[in-house]
Amino acid sequence: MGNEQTFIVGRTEAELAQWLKAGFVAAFGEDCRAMIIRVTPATDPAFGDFQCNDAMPLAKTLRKPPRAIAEAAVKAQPLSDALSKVEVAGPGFINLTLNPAWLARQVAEQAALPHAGLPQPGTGKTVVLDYSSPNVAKPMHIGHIRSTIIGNAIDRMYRALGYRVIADNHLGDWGTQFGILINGYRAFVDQARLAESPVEELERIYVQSYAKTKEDPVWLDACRQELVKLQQGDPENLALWKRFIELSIEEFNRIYARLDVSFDLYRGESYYNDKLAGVVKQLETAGLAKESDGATVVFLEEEGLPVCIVRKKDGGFNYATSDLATVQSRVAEFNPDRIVYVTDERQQDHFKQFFTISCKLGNATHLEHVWFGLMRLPEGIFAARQGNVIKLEKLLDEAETRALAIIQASSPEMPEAQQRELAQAIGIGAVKYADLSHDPRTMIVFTWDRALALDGNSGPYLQYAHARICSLLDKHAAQFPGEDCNTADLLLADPGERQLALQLLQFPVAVVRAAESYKPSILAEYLFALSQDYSSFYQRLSVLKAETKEQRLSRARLCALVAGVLREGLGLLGIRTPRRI
RNA sequence: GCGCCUGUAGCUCAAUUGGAUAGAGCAUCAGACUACGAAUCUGAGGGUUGCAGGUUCGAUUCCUGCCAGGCGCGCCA
Repeated sequence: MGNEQTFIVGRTEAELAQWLKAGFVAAFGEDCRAMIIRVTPATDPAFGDFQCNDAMPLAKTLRKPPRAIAEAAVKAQPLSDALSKVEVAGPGFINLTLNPAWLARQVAEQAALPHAGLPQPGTGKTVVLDYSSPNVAKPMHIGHIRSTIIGNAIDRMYRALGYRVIADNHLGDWGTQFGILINGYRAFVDQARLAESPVEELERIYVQSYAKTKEDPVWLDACRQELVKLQQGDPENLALWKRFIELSIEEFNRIYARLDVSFDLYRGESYYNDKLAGVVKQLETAGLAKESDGATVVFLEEEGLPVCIVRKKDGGFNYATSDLATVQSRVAEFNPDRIVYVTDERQQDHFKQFFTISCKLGNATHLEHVWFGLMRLPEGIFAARQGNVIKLEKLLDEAETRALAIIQASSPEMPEAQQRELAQAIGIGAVKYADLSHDPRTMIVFTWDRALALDGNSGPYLQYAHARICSLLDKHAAQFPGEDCNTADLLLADPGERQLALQLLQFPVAVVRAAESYKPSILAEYLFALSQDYSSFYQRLSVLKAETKEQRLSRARLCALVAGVLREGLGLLGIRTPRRI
C-alpha cells in the first residue's frame, strides 16, 4: 500500500533514456534490451541538465569497471541531436547536456498540450475519494483541515490526470451519539442560540448531555431509549435527526465554499444502514465471522491484526461493518478502479482490518488509506474538554484579517471590496499552502505564524510571482502592441533562461508523482522551486529592455509559460491566482 | 507488553525512492529599490542526518540492535 515502486519520468527523460539504451545495446548486446535505463534531472547544474546512474549497478553483471561501461555505451553511437554534450564522470555517472534548440522545442511542445502538458493516465478509470468526513453536530476545528485540504488537492490532481473522480463526503451521521443528542436536545435546547449558531449549540447540548450520562444512570438509559426509537424509525426522532444533519451540512458548506472545496456526494454512514445485517451474514456464511463474548467478530491473527468486531453484544453494528457495506455499495454503483480514504494516522489499524476482510469477501477493487499526521498545539494534543480547540472558521477569519492588513498597507488606493476579495484569496491560499507544502505524514504543530506565513516558502510567495508576471505581460502588450510573444522562438542562451525551461519540463512529472504517492507536497515543492527560479531570473535579466526584439519576445514567452504552469499547478492545490495581489 | 509512525542547521521542513560537495524557508548578520511590482533578490555564518554496528563502488535512504517521542491495541467513530 502506498509504496508503488514505479519510476515516474517525463517525456524528455524517456526520450533521452531510449537513446542511451540504444548505446548500451550497441556496446553490450541484446541482453541489455531488458534492463532499466533511467534518466533523471541533474543533481547539480554543473554536471549538465540530466544524468543517468545505471552504468554502475551493471558492473556486477557485465563484470567490467562501471566507468568503462558508461564510456563504452556513450561512444557506441553518434551523439543524439537532442544533446550538445555527454560526459562520464566519477565512478560512472553519465551527464547529459541538452542542445538549447532541442530543449526549446520540448518546452514548446509541452506548452501546446492541455493542462500545461499533463499526461492522461486516468482516462477510462474511476476513483472514489472519501475525504473530509466531519461529524454531524460538531463544529469543524483545525483538526479537520488536513483531510479536507489534502483530500481536495488529490481530487483536483486526479481529475486533471483524466480520472473520473467521485468525491464523497462520508459524514459521521449515525451512531450512539444521536441518542445522547436527542435526549439532551429536548431538555437543554436554547432556541435563540440554535438560531444564532446551530452547530455550536448542538455541540453544547451534546457535551452537557454526555456529561450527565456519566453521573445519572436514569439519564443514560433514557438516551439509549431515544437511540432505539431513532433506529426503529420513530417519526419525531427521525425528524430531529434529519434536522441536525441539515443544520450541520449548511454550516460545513459555508466553510467548504470559503475553501473552494466541493463534493459529488454527501453520503453519510446512515446511507448504508440497511446493508449492515447483510454484511455480517455474508461474513458468517463465508466462515470469517465467529461469535465471541456475545459479539460477532473476525479474527485476523494471521495478518497480525487485532480482532475486528462487526456486531456488538447489544446487536448494534459498528465502524468496520459500515465501511465494509460502503465498499460493496460503491463497487456496485461506480465500479471504481480505486477507492481512496483520507483520514488521520490513528485509523491505520482499522483500515488494514477492513481492507483485509473486504478482500477475503472477494472485493477486488484496490483500496488505499492515505493517512496524515495529527495536528497538534505546542502545548499538546487538541482536546475539547481542555477548551483548546481552534475552530476552523476562526482560523480562516484570522487568515483573511492578516492578509487584509498587508493589502491595505501596500495598496491603499484599491477599492475595499477588491481588497477583501484579495484578502480571501491570499489568506486562504496561505493556510492551504502551509499544510500542502508538508509531507502529509508529518505531524504538524500548529502555530498561527506558521499557518499564516505570508513570505518565504508560502502561498503568497507563489501568488506574488504569478501576479508579477501578469503585470509584466500587461506592460509588454501595452508597449509593444501587435507583438505576440506566445509564438516566439525560445532562445535559451542564459543559464537563467535555461533553468526556467528545464524546470517547466518537470511540471507533469511533479503532478504525476504527487498524485501517485498522494503527496500534494511534491507539487507544492516543485511550484516553489519554479517560482524561485523565476524570481532569480526576473531580478537579473530584463524582459522589456532586452537587447534584441527576439530576446525580449523569447523572455516574455518564457514568463507567460511560467505563469501558465503556476496557474495550473496552484489550481491543482486549490489555491487561487489573482492577476494582481 | 505488542504493532504502526517519526527522529536531518537554533526553529519549520526537503533530499527525484541507493548517487556526486545533505538543500530550502524562518531567524541572525552584510548588501541591492528616483522600481519590467522589495510580499522580492544577492551573499555570509550555521550539520558527527538520535546512537552503535552491518550490507557495497557509494547509505539521510536498506538490514539489525539500542535511545527518545507520537499514535493505536475487544464492543466509540
